[in-house]
Amino acid sequence: MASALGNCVRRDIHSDGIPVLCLACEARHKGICGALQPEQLVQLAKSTSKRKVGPGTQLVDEEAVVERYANILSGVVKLSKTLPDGRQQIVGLQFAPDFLGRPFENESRLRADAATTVSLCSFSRSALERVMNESQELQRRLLKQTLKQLDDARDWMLTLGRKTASEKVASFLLLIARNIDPYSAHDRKTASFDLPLTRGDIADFLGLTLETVSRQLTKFRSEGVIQIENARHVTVHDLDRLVARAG
Amino acid sequence: MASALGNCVRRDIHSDGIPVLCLACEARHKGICGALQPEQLVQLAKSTSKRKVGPGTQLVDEEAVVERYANILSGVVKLSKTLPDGRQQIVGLQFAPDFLGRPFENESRLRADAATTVSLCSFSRSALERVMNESQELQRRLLKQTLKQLDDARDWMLTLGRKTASEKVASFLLLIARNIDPYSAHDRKTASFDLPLTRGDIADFLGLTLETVSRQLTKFRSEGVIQIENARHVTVHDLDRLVARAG
DNA sequence: CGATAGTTTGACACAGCTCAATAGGCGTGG
DNA sequence: CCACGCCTATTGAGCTGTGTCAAACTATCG
Repeated sequence: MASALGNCVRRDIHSDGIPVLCLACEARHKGICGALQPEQLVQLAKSTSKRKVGPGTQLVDEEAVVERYANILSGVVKLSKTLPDGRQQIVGLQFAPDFLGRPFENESRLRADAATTVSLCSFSRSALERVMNESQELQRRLLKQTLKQLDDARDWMLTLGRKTASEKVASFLLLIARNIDPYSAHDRKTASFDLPLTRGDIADFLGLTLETVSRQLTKFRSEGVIQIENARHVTVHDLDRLVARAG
Repeated sequence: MASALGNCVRRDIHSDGIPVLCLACEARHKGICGALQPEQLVQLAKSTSKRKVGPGTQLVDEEAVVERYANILSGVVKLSKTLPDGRQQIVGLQFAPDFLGRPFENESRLRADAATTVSLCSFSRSALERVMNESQELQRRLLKQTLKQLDDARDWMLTLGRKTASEKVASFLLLIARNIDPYSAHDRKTASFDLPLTRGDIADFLGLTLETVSRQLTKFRSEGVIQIENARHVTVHDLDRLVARAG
């Protein structure tokens, strides 16, 4: 869907020569593209293509050579690592309008999968690198996002290393509520959202088993902290109660 | 010791106007200062001071306002986070010539402590920011180091979430061997080093208890994988065997 | 309506935690 | 030089939270 091609760029449009592809794009505001001048957007858009993939689609293989980077326009992407014997750990979730890729390395050390339906705007590594050399502001944004991800990763290390199963699940629900639910931003007390991950995925994110995750969720439900419909839709009545349980 | 002042800068020295303070400094080669031109070094050196602190010294408090950044010249610094009830997790170890600080934020969300004797070269936040605006190359190095730290953090998430106690301890020994032992770089089979952390610290790094760490170490010793002297000095006879045990 | 994938629930086992006692290393002061 | 105290590390015994294995349940979809 919306398989726009890089070369469908109209310079004669009102908005100061911004490629049509980019006009309605969220990444142009909060994402890294916000750092770019119209001409640089045009430059980048030459190698750009959008695509939409279904849940479960593998986007990047662990240890694969990566030639294209992308912005996430919607959906949730999971980043994971695997031990030789198959044990898996999700090391990060990415939401729109995050940038997906590892500058300065051509091999990925992570696997990336679509957790939900995901739309992406991808562009070639070389195009990004070219623009990066010209734009101090782009580098700055990349640095900021990377620092943010490092903060998140370290927060999660505390969760993985020191929290109980119950606290882990509460922390996870909070993370999702804060990143997905459009309402919880306004009304700070309640939140309602679809879980983007299966129980198995949640377990891999929390360093638990799927059974333990399920038990903790039903415990929260029976205690009235959350409500669950169809196993996937969660309503949190009192976010503060969840915060208290997250440690 | 070596409490050199920022203003002891001699521009008439041979080496192209590089501050004396920086002449023998490792950070000028492998650290972020390597990105700077002599004039920029001079600029930064104006607010620079070196100091040496003992093991256990707190360098940065969690949630404190930070006005100075630093390069680590020698020693090991631990970065940690704490839960309200006191549970602690070490979220990273930093070695020379790492940069210590969080650009774009004036509050630290991490606590930093000297694990060993540490020497630091510190400079004001504002001075670094000024130089950063002028040096694309400095930003690039900062981005590179941050990406590296993010990779490390994610590797460790796999360790925390999915490895057994035994694998965790083996992973830790490998991490230290690779970062501290000067010899293991040449001779890939053996390594010998002082542990920079107490058993309690190691436990906080691995998400275990100090007793479990101790038991795993004695297990490795009795199996002949390592040798321990004075509880602190470790010799690894066959690094490959350790790698195998790290998962 | 059967098949498939995801989820819940139960019973039991065990890795790692807790609590407690002992041992070693090292500096200080008699 | 030994004795003492302090800190860190080791070792032991028992407990418990979470993992394992297995079965049943639910939702979705051709």
